[in-house]
Amino acid sequence: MVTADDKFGEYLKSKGLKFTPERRAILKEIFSFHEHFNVDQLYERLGRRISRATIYRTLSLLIESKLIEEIFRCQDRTSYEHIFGHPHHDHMLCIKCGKVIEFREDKIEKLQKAVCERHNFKSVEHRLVIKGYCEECAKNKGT
Amino acid sequence: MVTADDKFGEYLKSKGLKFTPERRAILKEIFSFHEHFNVDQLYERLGRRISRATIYRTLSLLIESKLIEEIFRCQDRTSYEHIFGHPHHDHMLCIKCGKVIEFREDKIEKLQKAVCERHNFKSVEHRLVIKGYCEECAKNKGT
DNA sequence: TTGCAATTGAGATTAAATTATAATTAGGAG
DNA sequence: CTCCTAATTATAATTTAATCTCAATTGCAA
Repeated sequence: MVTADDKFGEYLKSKGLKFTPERRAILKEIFSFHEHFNVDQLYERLGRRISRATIYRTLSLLIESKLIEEIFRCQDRTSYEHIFGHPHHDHMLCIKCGKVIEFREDKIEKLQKAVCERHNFKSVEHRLVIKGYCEECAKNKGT
Repeated sequence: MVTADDKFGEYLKSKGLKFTPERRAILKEIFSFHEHFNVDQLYERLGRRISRATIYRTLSLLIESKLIEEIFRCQDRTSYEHIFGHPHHDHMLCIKCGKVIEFREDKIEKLQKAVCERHNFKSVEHRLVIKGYCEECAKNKGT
């Protein structure tokens, strides 16, 4: 069974890059929880021991190697999530409490594919984000 | 027939704000062409006579009043388009030449609506962006 | 073990977007 | 039409995520 570690290691080797302790720690931390995260949260979770510069640089590599993906920007921050071992899905984002709801709708995927074919467009990635109010916040909207 | 001018004027009045020459000029410029635009392009189109600060502030008002919308960020810049008089549509973005292709797929819209209902999520806006290579750039990929 | 290119952290830098401020102005009241 | 005042403007300063610089350090292949 191929692990995220294996995949990243292989990617690094293929590019002549090193699997440093910092990169290992970042990768391990990201794959140790399931929520979405931004750079600041990751910096805190890592005990502020690894510089932001290194985190930014490592995230770029993780995106390159298809282990994680940017999902959206919220309040000027980029959010990421790991995609290794997770099938593609889309997101609903509550603009009040920040909650993220994931969903998968195969029919939408298929329709997107059809649209691309119709326009001879070679899709590399696609992202659907629905912003609004989650059930909880919609209820408490008046308060 | 209600024009964009009318709608913006009404919005401003309802908020006790003024319809200044700068705001008129920005609105007129935006609705005088059909492509997507970012702040810099707008600043240039306006002959650099209106400060960026004013442009940013006016764009916020135009978004508030539902005359324009942010569509995506590309190379650290936010792109906008006018939506008044245009039915909702989604976008394909060529990551090589920057071309934008608009498309509308009612079935996708309906499926999104169904997903929101299933999660009791009150949608305010949604955005689907497909990034990849346009027909032209896909052909010339090797060169 | 050695050598060197890759990597790191700290701090400087960049650039989009926002904000503070003082002068100016739109537009309603009279 | 004139007056008055809160809103608006431009300029310049500020904020802040992200990137870059560089000297010191280190992974790793030979």
